Amino acid sequence: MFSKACEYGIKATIFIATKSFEGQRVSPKEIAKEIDSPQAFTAKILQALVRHKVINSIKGAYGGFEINKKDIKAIKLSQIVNAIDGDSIYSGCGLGLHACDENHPCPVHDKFKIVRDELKDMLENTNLEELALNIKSGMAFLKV
Amino acid sequence: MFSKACEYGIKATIFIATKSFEGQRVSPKEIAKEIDSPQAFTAKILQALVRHKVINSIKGAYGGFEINKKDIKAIKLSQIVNAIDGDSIYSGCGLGLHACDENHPCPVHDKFKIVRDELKDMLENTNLEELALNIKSGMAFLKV
DNA sequence: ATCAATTAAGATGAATTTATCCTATTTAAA
DNA sequence: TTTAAATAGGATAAATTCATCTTAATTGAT
Repeated sequence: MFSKACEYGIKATIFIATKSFEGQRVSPKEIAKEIDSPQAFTAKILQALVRHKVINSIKGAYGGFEINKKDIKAIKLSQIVNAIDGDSIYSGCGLGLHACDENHPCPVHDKFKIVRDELKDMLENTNLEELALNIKSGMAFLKV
Repeated sequence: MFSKACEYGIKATIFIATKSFEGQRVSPKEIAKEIDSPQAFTAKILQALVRHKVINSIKGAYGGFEINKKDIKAIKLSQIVNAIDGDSIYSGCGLGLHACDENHPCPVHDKFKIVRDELKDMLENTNLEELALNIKSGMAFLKV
């Protein structure tokens, strides 16, 4: 469904959010350990998330990654996915047709549209705060 | 969503079905042309579909690929996808957790489950006949 | 100013997916 | 039984994704 990079990116962002609630910054090393991902690769993904302004990075001593507390609620899952995988997951044709719309549909166009729209809706209506709170409360997990 | 191989496989199977309605066999060359895919790669995918008994191959002169007319209605989209991509698309964890279930969920488990189940349902309740008829009637297209 | 702790970025490598090519095998027809 | 027309399958290559390594740039504290 999502690329590995995107999976790591989502998990990393959620972890950063849980730490940012407490005013703490985190390093790629700490993130990779917490989400069970390759550290250097994770660092690359964090760079992309910074470029897309999903997270902030503070360079130098006492630096790390963080998210403004007041932004956590406003960040949608769709923004994270978009920053890494783009929007092809819910905008492209299910069978890869270059042009696929109501006027020139692929054979599964209508059936896919329902699933795709539900996915898009879910991504756009899920915010980072609720995901992070699930982790903080121990109701959900980032690894194993 | 699906791999390229799976997209080609779905389109190829639909095309074979439209021809099988008329009792005609088709070659990888004809298929690749019709669905706008690389021919040799498509041939590999057809082999996999034959091994999974989604389509039949007749070797030798006057051979080609075909589907028994009476089977077309019973073949589900899920069988084609499964033959090529497996079931990870609707069985694996959305965030790639090795173990992810109600007792040890990832942060998006519940939200993903809804989308995943809808996708699974759609694939299992869409049969090859309806897809092929959409092509035959000119209501849907396999390329461009 | 210097130093140590950090993230950024470029180069490189490994693994997987996508794609091609060549040869073997099978089969119906002549 | 030979031949031509097919699919099957193995080897290889190209492209993309996943991952690592090394060095540069930045910054707070001393």
